[in-house]
Amino acid sequence: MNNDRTSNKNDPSIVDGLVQLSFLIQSILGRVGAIHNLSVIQIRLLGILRDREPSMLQLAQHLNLDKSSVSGLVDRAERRGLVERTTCPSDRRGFNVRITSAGQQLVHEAAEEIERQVNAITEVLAPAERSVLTSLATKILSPRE
Amino acid sequence: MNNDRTSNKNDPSIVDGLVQLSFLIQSILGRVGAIHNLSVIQIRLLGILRDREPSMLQLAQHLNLDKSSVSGLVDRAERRGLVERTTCPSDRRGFNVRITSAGQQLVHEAAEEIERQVNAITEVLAPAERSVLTSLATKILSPRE
DNA sequence: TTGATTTAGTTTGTTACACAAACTATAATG
DNA sequence: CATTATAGTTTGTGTAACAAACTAAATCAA
Repeated sequence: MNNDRTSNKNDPSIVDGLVQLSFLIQSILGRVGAIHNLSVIQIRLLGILRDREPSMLQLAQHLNLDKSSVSGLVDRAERRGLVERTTCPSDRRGFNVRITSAGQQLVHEAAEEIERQVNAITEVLAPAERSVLTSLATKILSPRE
Repeated sequence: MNNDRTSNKNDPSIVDGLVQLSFLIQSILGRVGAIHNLSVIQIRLLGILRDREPSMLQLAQHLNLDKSSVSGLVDRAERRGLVERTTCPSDRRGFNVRITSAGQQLVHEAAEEIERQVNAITEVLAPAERSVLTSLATKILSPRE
């Protein structure tokens, strides 16, 4: 049934490890977000907008959300002055979404705190182990651009 | 500013890697859940109940949710016949939450599919790398029970 | 050019989820 | 026994996600 020599019923499996680790990371994101009154998805939105000014549709693809979900998401962020819709000169139907300076400020602070807290949980690792972990994560992520 | 020899502005950082990896894992959980009409939190609930029959409060601590959130969560799962509240003989205020056989069935199927999909994304790694990743994840997770 | 069709995005309606505050009922404590 | 603490639910609010219906602009076809 299980021919994978690298795991068995007694060992923690790679699946369990990654899933539990993802919950741990997400709980950090949620906790840090809560400090700034941001949900995880709002943090993700602002994070994406740090170096992009995508259309609503591109945003939807990035976030893997329905376009109608992105409408609401951007609405709420815009109401708080964190992002703004900019008109797209080449297509009067579309908007691009741009982060405001208030949004930049907020995501910067949140990112710093996330950095601290994620680093904190990796403190059980030796420096060499940390760099191995980084390269393994990068390797897993690289196939999806 | 950044004295950590294992990362710099150009390298992908361990923080970015772990955060992005967590989103990737969560998207798998969401996708697999959707197949069975389960949200990520419902999957997590059923996953916890696979080997436990906790009180509502213990469940809240486990999920890091407010007790009122757990009431609703269990309500919805119970309505679908996935879990049931069992009375606690020693304390007539409290309930324990037990997974039903329908719930067992469902979480088993979901877990198998999650297993497949998480394994699939780790296929870029060599077997030795996979076991290293598992041990690093385990090491990060071990301090919190 | 005009008419049909896509495309970009919003709106509307529904459900899940999460919290806090108020509440109910039981347990524990003085 | 009266008080207080605990377990859980209820109620009210806001965010989040989707699907279907809709609006308006763009593109395509004749």
